[in-house]
Amino acid sequence: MNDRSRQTAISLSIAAVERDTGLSKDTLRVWERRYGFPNPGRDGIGERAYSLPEVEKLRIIKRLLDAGHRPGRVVPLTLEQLQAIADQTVDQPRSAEAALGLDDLRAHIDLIRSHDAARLRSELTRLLSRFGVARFVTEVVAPLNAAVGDAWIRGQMEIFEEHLYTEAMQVVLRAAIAGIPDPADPAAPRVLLSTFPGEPHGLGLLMAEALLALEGCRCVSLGVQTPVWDIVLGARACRSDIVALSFTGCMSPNQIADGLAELRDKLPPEVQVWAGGSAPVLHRRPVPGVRAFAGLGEITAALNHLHGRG
Amino acid sequence: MNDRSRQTAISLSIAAVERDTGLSKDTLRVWERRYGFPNPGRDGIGERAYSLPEVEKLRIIKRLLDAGHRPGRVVPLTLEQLQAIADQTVDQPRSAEAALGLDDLRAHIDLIRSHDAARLRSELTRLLSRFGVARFVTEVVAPLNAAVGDAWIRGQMEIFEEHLYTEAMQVVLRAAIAGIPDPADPAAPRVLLSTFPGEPHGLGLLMAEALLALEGCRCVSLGVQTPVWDIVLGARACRSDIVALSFTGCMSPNQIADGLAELRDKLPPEVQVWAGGSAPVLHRRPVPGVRAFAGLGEITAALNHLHGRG
DNA sequence: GTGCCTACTTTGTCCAGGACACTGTCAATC
DNA sequence: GATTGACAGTGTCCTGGACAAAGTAGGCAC
Repeated sequence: MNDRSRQTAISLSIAAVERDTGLSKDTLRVWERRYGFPNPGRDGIGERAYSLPEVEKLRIIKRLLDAGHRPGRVVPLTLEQLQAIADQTVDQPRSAEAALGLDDLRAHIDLIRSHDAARLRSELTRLLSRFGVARFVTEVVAPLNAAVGDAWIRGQMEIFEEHLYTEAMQVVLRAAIAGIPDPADPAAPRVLLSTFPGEPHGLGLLMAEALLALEGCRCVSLGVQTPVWDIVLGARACRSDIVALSFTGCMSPNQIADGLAELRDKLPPEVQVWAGGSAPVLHRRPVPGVRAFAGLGEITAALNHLHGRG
Repeated sequence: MNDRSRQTAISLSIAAVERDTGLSKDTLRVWERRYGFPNPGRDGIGERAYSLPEVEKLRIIKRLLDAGHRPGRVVPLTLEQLQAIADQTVDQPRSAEAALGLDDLRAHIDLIRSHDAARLRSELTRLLSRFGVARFVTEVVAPLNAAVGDAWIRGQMEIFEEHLYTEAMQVVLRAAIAGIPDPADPAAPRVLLSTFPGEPHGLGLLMAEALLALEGCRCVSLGVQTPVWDIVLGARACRSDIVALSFTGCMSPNQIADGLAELRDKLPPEVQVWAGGSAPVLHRRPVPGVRAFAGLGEITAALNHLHGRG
């Protein structure tokens, strides 16, 4: 119910582990029953108390799960075996299309970890000016996000450093969006942007908003964590043609799939639903009537297609 | 596990209700057991299927809970009784120091409810230009926030409308902050801004950041929901002189008090802790070593005091 | 080998009902 | 009037069982 006593850097409650790993309480308990891991001690009250290494291991497992591995195969493994699999599980070959080389990427991670917010912001602004909005979003922000996420999973980045990065990037992206003029065409597609409850990351929305605005769309963002029913109300109120959602690995695959199905069901059929982001479930389990975006580049293509037809 | 079959706009699974109301599955089940409400039917599998009116009532109840009411008193009530309570829940009379009269306030609420995001944004920008940053923040944003919160409690505003307002205001405030030059003085106070986990509202942070930057502070924001320990790490990394937190009614009073006490304990004594926002507990139960701000006007006074001493 | 149908296994979520620590309330006492 | 103690209200955690959906493997026709 609270976590005052135990956050003395020694153990975490099941609720805290759920927050930090994205694995539900039910899942944590059933894994314990079936696989014997995690195997948390108990605090004075008899409630589960997870150790820090245990949570670390759970985070790695969660990442492997997101990458497509199955629990039965990875949960019983040792830390070393997991590390080996994680290293050999080649992440999507980003930086292939990145304007930043691997060294540049590393340099920017180091810049984040130097905690100089002003310099980070100005460096990002410099890159924005250099590449322009579209290339900045697709070839700088996207690979940087991936690199930051990677460093975070590996325990090489503190939460506050990730917050620092997110805030700096948000400032730069919002400035970029503010510089894009509203479309003059009254027939410009109207796009509503948001995320589902449980998905707190807003950078993906800003990236999409920037690209969509650049393509002449009329964007309205609801920010993050809007209940499904309110997204429906918002789309109706704004007479949106497209509802665009963003997903990361934070939400469980079932939440994503169920939410999308429900949204699709409650939205008028003429309103399109677009789903993008780094959550692999979008492509592993497609939802009928929902267009899943594998990359930011698809946005332009999809809009062209829209114009061609409509 | 899924709700593909039954979601034909007639009922929702317990997971969907949790997502849309913010009430946990455990809470929903225990209310059913104790109060007899909600009283969902069962689908073919034997799982709870919540009706739409039921969910609507749950959302109203959740609002009243956030406003400070107790479950035992509101859950058993009828819809009419709930509405009556919501209407009579009257907040303290503000707008005493507002640049906007009550009629203006109402007009802006109506503007939000007209769902014209572009017009709302430009109207707010107009007010910003007219009053300047400081008066805009204290005499426009603060009363508007309160008015929106009020309308929300009374059920006169949908969640998506509140999101629409927050996003528009965020755009305007961030633009205002971006227009304030960095302080030239190397001895300018360094302020770290954030909120605790559980506090998702970031407008207060932006308001404080605007005023602080205006007074010549070097602000670094971590955004919302930073764990206490990471705030400590961030303050150390940024060599902050002041840590500023923002609170609304979202967090439970003891979460706030405990969090502040812990933060104060883990932070070096020379680092000041400032706490502001609309949470009443800040003044009802002061934490030693933490400065509680009753209003935004105090920020200027506190900084003057700081300069006088340091 | 390729495609398809059918059993089997895995896996996450749901359910019931019990327990208990934490919080707020209200009355009795200092 | 403030403080203390008893008591009820409340959310979260627990155990252990169940099951639908997704994934896997075997069998068979071509």
